[in-house]
Amino acid sequence: MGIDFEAWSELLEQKLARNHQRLTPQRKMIADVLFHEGEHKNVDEVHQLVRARDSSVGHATVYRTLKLLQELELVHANSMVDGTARYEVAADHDEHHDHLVCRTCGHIVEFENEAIERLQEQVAKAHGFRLADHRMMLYGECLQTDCPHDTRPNRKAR
Amino acid sequence: MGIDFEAWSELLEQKLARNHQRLTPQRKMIADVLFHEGEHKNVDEVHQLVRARDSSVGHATVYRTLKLLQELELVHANSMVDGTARYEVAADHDEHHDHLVCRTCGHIVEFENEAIERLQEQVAKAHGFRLADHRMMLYGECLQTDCPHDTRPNRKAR
DNA sequence: ATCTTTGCAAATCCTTTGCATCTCT
DNA sequence: AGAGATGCAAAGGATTTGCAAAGAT
Repeated sequence: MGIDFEAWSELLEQKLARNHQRLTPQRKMIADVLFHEGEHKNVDEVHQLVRARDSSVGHATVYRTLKLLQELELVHANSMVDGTARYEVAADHDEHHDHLVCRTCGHIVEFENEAIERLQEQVAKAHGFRLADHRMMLYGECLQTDCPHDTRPNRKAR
Repeated sequence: MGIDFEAWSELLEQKLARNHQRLTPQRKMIADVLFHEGEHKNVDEVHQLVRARDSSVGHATVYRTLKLLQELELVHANSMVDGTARYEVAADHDEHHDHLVCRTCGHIVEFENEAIERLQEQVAKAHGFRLADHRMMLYGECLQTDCPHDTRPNRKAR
């Protein structure tokens, strides 16, 4: 994507230091998991991956850390896939990418489209809004060779 | 919008009858509130409005009815504003309208934009998806005369 | 010493469910 | 009577919070 782990975790350390906060082992693990084990994971999934490394980490810590990372604008949350908050690493293209979700297998593709962005601006302006952000999800069926093998680790009827 | 209350509630009655279900006073009130007292209300807001007419209506009934209307495809839900499910009357333009939300006052504007829709189709196709649906929210500040007087009946820090 | 962070458990918020009661046919 | 609906209270799932213990500076 846009940023490498080194740069991103240094950013994290800096932002924490600025607020007299610490980059603890737990936080480091959570950040690492989020960055390396794949994005769009929810708290529970992150928690399980973290516990695989250190089973003593509590779920409140995962909640708190993910919320913290969000406040530091190092990750973004969205809850449009299955009702749980899912996180992704924030990068510079952040405000400008959207998601394509396969309803069968849960696979998520990110994309950017400048033409759509421009039209969004126009629409907002036409309605007297100053556009600050947006969220767009396209839902469908992906026609990948490995779909429809639903591999979502934590799906349930919704 | 697209449909008038007569047509819509007749549709409701028909769909219910088809499943041996009844258009009870509670359901009628809930449907009426949703249609006439403004859309994008969440369960709690609908419940309060209904209780203003009949204080004996329970919240489970509101939940059940809204879910029922959803299953009958007479309303659509989305939970992108504040985490609670918000409902709107389903009409024929349904799959083709999106929302502009003011972050200050919570005001929601609906809009349609065919050019964006076409681009969405293109994007999906380019990634090997068959597009079934989409959800798009634009967030900003509306510059209306009555903003920023936050009038959301049920807001809270999130 | 002081301030931050953690893990645990309890609390909260939104939503769903079980069940006895009530309503309509 | 029999099926569907309702209200209430209890149950659920996701997230947050209070607090005492642990860790860092």
